[in-house]
Amino acid sequence: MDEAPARRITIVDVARHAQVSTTAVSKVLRNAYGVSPKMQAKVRQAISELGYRPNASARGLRGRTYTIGVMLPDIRNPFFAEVLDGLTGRIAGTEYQVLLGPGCNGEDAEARVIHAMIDRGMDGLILIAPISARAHLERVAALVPTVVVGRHGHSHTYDTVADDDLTGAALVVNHLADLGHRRIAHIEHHESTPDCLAEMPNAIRAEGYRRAMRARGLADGIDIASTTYTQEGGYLGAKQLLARPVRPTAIFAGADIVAMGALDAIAEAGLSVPTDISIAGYDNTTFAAFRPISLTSVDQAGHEIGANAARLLLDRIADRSRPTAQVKLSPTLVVRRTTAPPPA
Amino acid sequence: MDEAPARRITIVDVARHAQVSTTAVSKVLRNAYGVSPKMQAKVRQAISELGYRPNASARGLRGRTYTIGVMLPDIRNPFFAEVLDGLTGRIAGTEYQVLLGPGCNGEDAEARVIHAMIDRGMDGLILIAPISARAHLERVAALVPTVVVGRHGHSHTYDTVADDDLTGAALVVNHLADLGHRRIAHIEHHESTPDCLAEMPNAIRAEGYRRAMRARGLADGIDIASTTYTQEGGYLGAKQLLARPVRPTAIFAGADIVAMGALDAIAEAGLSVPTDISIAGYDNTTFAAFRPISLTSVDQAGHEIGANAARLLLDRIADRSRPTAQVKLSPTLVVRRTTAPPPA
DNA sequence: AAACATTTGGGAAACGTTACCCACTCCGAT
DNA sequence: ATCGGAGTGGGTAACGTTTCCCAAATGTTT
Repeated sequence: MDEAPARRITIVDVARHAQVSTTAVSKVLRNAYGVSPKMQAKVRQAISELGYRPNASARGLRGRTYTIGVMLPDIRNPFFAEVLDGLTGRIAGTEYQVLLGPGCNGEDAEARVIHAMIDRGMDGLILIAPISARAHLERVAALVPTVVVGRHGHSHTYDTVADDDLTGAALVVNHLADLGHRRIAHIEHHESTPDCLAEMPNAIRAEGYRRAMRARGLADGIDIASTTYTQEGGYLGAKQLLARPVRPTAIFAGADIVAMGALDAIAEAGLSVPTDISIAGYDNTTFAAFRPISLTSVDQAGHEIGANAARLLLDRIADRSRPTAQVKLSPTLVVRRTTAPPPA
Repeated sequence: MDEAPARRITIVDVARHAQVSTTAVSKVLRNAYGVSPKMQAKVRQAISELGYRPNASARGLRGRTYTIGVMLPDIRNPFFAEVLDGLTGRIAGTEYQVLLGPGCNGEDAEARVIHAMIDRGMDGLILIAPISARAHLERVAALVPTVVVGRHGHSHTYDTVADDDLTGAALVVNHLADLGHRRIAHIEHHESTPDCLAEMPNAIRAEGYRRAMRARGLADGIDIASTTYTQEGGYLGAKQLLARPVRPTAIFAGADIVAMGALDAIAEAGLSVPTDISIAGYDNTTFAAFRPISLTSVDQAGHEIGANAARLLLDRIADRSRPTAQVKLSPTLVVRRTTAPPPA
């Protein structure tokens, strides 16, 4: 009749079993100062004999929960998977556990997830490409150590990791211009929240595109379709661009997913890539690399971004008063089969 | 000089501000029985004036954390994104928050994530396509309400939601046979953990394939390449199949991601789809629907699966002694451009 | 041998919430 | 009048840890 409700083993059970105080067990758990090797051994043995696991809620009430929260805006974007890999790789082996706050569309949902994580006593937060107003991010970071990924701009309360989107956009423009293109259009993500406009990667990419075009003397070829960073947005943006009196000979999509939609629209228009029109994306996701697509794309080194974010967060948890850091990583261009010289 | 360390508002602050007891506040928070409308109003006002948010750790210590943990094995598989959408859609609007336990490769990593969620006092767990031994799942479910998604087989401790993979495989085989194919090969995921073999969807799909082939009198055409459910696995599996003395005229890939890899190998062999060879996948992911690919695939209704899992979990949290349920959803076939009659 | 520092172990009070109980008021029914 | 029950509100002890202290034991210097 072991119908007992199977109470979970607590630190008290361990202490009793090892014939020491709960304080001693706690110290061993945290390898705190002031425990003899003998005590260590005794307690560790009791822990493993009983299969004890500390209760995170109880720990959280007194201090840390050993949990890091990651806000992930779009689980479908394979680029974020890349970032996540880098991130978890860096956290694995530490005493921390990563938990993800999923899918938020819109600023309200994002705020809800972030606060849910704070409520749950997360020791640190990594916010991937948040759309919240900057002031809100500052407020969050004042509450809990925070690293913001993918937003440009300098803060004194949180660390940032971002790709150098200005350079990335220039890589694409220069590549296309070198191939002989002059009318290179761009599909951008339209920013709905103006107060963080200058910080968003999409805005920077668009700006980088404009600057690079002008630098190459192609100011006349500047042509921007303003939609969103989604497949749908790419489809609509490309449709719009293809309807121009003089059609662009190349499209720089602000994200791979946008390029996917654009490819769709191009096929629908009966044009072929890259013979009739070249297209390039941004993010170098798995699907850009996928052979039937073979999309020319900018590689952001998502893995590195994630690893850096994790490192910064661990550092900040260790020392909250450390001055903030801004890591900017250089992208590279991966040329594949969707870009070629323009039709003669 | 507001350099105060900004202590978080607690239930005590709310009680003091509303001039009531903490018990009363707690009751309002949980809409417990025995609070007058006047009390309700008073407390709610105090809560919003102070911007109070309950501390989940403290709650967890006494009872529930209002958190549901979802174990997601592979963040890159867009099918899981679908499931997640259905799931969060069903949870949104309740008092619960969903947190994801990310990417685990291998049984050990999976167990680690699951236990991390239990340690953190999750009120319920949804395990998506777990690879753990059945006994382990039973042990987990004894500790916390659990729903297992994508595993077949009946349990008395956890609820299950799964697709009818037997039928799904038959749909593909019959479709291809109707088109005139006789040599229909299959790429399966090789099961490394034999103790749960019969429960895994991949095994069921392979079995469904065999049965359907025999049922159509195509037993001679049965040909299975055993790799893994990854793009790489699809590539290798297809390469293997294409090297056969008599080449199959159609390939049924056990998952869309496998079909992606297979398409790659087919292109590399200089064959074209569907003229030279037909190919079908399973899962109907976003990328199967993506026009340049247009993969014929089995739709599992991931959204429904997720929604059902969430519903079952909420029910079980409400009543842990309720008998377990097994939901089995019927898949449908989505015919696109990668399947056609075999070459003459 | 005395005085002092260092190491080692434990007692007890938090942390923020909930659950269990009990007390009080106000009814209507006896 | 008395009783019983329903409706409200609050006091208090948990929940499982950590942290702050203090005490005892041990070592080290005068």
